[in-house]
Amino acid sequence: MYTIQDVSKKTGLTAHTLRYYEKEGLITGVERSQGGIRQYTDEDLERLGLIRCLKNTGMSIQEIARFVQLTHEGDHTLEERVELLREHRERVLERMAEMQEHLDKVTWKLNFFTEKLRAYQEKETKKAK
Amino acid sequence: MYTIQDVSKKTGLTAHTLRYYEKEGLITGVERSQGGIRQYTDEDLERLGLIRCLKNTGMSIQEIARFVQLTHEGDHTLEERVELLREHRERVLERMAEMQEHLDKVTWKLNFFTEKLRAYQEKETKKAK
DNA sequence: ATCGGATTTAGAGTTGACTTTAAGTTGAAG
DNA sequence: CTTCAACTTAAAGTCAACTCTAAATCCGAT
Repeated sequence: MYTIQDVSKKTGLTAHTLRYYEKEGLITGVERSQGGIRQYTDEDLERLGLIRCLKNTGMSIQEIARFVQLTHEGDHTLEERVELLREHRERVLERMAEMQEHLDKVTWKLNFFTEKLRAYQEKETKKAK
Repeated sequence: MYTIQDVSKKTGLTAHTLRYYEKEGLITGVERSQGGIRQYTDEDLERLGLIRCLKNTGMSIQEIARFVQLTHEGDHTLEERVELLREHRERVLERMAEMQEHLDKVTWKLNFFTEKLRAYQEKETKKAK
């Protein structure tokens, strides 16, 4: 059993964010102590693991909530879940290819400026003589 | 010379967004007709090209504005500009590595669910007999 | 038993990046 | 010359994803 702070440390999400995720239906059924304090299990941590992967690859809170809801509805939603993950995967691959392309242009510009800087510094050195 | 609509079509940014970018200092010195209407040049388009690359690789509006401002200050800011691009490039590479890692986990989960779906469908088929 | 730092809630506030609105102006086509 | 879609501005509105606040409760340590 982990407190919200333990989980915060393990996941890098703040306690605020963890409560927010719960409110939004991303992580459900977290146990409470008799006093109402959250007690996360290892299973909760694992579920948070998948959530973080989806989040970090750009899935929206809403879409993740949808996925989690389908999971609770049982095996008859397996097809829809597979479809959802497949589409997400496609989108991420596209996004990454696009980023790579744009990053290449940035790299090109960087090299260009680096060369320009070299020339400028040489000129300044001469001037100083 | 291009109107804001022409540029919108060429870049995929809306006319609204182009004006917003101008207000935020991302694209400066766009010419105007005697009546005050924007007239973009090929050079403006090229500058927008770099802006789009930075934007698409996750640089914030503010940071791009900073970069553009440095550009206007002349060659003595070359070193800072190179540093800025270099750091951005590093961040993007890290981000992409992280995304790839998380995507791998999603792919793993997807395969897991696909197999589970196959088993489920087989069970349903038997039941139907 | 009591102290104080962590936890709880509902709800308000923030941030970044647009996006829309309102009210007025411009300019190519008929 | 008129028309009317496209342009202009400043400012308000939207959206996602947090982030913070206040006021109350919890609980491990002295």
